[in-house]
Amino acid sequence: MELNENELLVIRRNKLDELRKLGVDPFGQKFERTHQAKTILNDFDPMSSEELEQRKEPVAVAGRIMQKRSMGKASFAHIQDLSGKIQIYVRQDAIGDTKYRAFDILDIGDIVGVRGVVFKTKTGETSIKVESLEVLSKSLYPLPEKFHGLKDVEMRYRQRYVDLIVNPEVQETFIMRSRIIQAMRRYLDLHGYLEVETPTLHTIAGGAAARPFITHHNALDMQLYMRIAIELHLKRLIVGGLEKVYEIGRVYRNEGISTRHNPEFTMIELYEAYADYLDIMRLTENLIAHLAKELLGSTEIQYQGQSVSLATPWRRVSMVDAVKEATGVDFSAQISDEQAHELAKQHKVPVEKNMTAGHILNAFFEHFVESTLVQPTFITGHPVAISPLAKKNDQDPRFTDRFELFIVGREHANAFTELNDPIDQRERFEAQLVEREQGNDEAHEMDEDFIRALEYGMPPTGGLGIGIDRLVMLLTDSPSIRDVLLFPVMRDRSGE
RNA sequence: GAGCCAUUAGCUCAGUCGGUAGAGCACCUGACUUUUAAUCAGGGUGUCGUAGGUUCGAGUCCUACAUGGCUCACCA
Repeated sequence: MELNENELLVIRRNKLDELRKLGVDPFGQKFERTHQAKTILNDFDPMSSEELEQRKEPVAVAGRIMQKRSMGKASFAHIQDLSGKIQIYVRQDAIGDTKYRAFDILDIGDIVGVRGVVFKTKTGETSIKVESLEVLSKSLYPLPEKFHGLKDVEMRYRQRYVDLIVNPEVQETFIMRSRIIQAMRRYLDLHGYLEVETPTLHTIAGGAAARPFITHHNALDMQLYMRIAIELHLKRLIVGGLEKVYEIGRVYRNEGISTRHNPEFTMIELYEAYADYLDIMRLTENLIAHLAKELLGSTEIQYQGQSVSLATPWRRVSMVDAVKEATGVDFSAQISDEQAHELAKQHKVPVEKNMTAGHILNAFFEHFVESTLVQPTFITGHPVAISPLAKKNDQDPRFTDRFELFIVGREHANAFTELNDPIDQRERFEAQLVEREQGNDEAHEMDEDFIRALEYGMPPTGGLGIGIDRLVMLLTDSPSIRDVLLFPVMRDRSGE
């Protein structure tokens, strides 16, 4: 703890003792508040100085000292609570010599509760004339500078509490995140969907193509995986007759970290019996447009300088057509795997040896199309090879009844008509096992219990997954996923 | 995993050609009973990310490492 030698920290610890000598507990008790900073401003800003003088409106507020200006026997300070800041005016003759001395040695960052009356200063700022003051928590660590705030991104993420104290827009982002999820729940509950909770510890990491985190249960001496998707459990509930279910929850993928990826992230998955992917498409655009309208007041939004219109309906285009439009290559023709590899070579699309024509179509899409889809676009008709859980298209069994939603060049949702044929499902899993043997360690594992569930009979079902973090990024104009995660994953710095 | 960039006081940042560490805010001492980035007078508080190397001399040049950011890869 070499930091203890730092003069600034020593001074603050010394102040603890001085407060105690003055009979002031530096870590006080519960404080009964009558107002928040903002409610005082809302209620009393419209009143004149004279009116306030007459009313002598008593208030009690608490918050962190963010600025302090002492003029000897009187001081001004701004204290901050969740709602905002309010100025307090502290006079020695109002609170007494001892208390004033205690206030005098308080630092920026200390938390106080004050009681007093509302008044206006001569410059017209609605403030509190303090009659009594309590120290609720002495801070022992100095806050970042008042004017520039905290910029160091590493410290902002590692010590988010400091970021939240000094950067008001950070608080706003996370409050917005909460509201987005809240509004989403309300919307789905209103439309008759049942929120459920399923395990995050899985014996088989299924429902998506990703490397899982592996863990171990001691009492059962059993390997477990952190879930990479919610999908297979929710579909079991559809088999069970719950008909319209959703879960909002954390999933974990042992993959790289970037401005768009965090090892743990929040998804909503939703399943609706007797529906198909086209129903889900309408639900998806209506839901997201509703969120924008309700929370931002408009479907026209700005993301990192780009204008995005979330007004429905959204553009729909098949993956085959999107690739044809971008490259002239028509994957709707019967293309053998060898021909597909030849095309990839011609167009300089990086591919793996064992990829099929379906995989290569997807590679073309990702290479030439994905990043160009700024306005919301539903890409439909994914090849079977990359869609092991989706139902095949009736007309063309090479493709599935599936869509992915792209906005600002990023995938925001994935949905399909669920494969409910257990025999087909088994074959798909077996094809995945072949991929796995060929070295794709993200290929899906066999899940016998899931197949058995399908064998009991699952109605035709539409399913949806939305990455909540990316949606929050979009709606809060945040450039990095870390800006919408309170505590993003960071490398351990042991010794601190 | 690869490439590029960054790391200097509590915070935000300067630091020239390699010549012995700077500013603002914060903090400390004093003055001040309507200030508001309060003001006035005084005070610099530092393992220049870490470890080596080159050099008479390194914050500055070189190497490795650490942490972070961005881009790419993987993926959602």
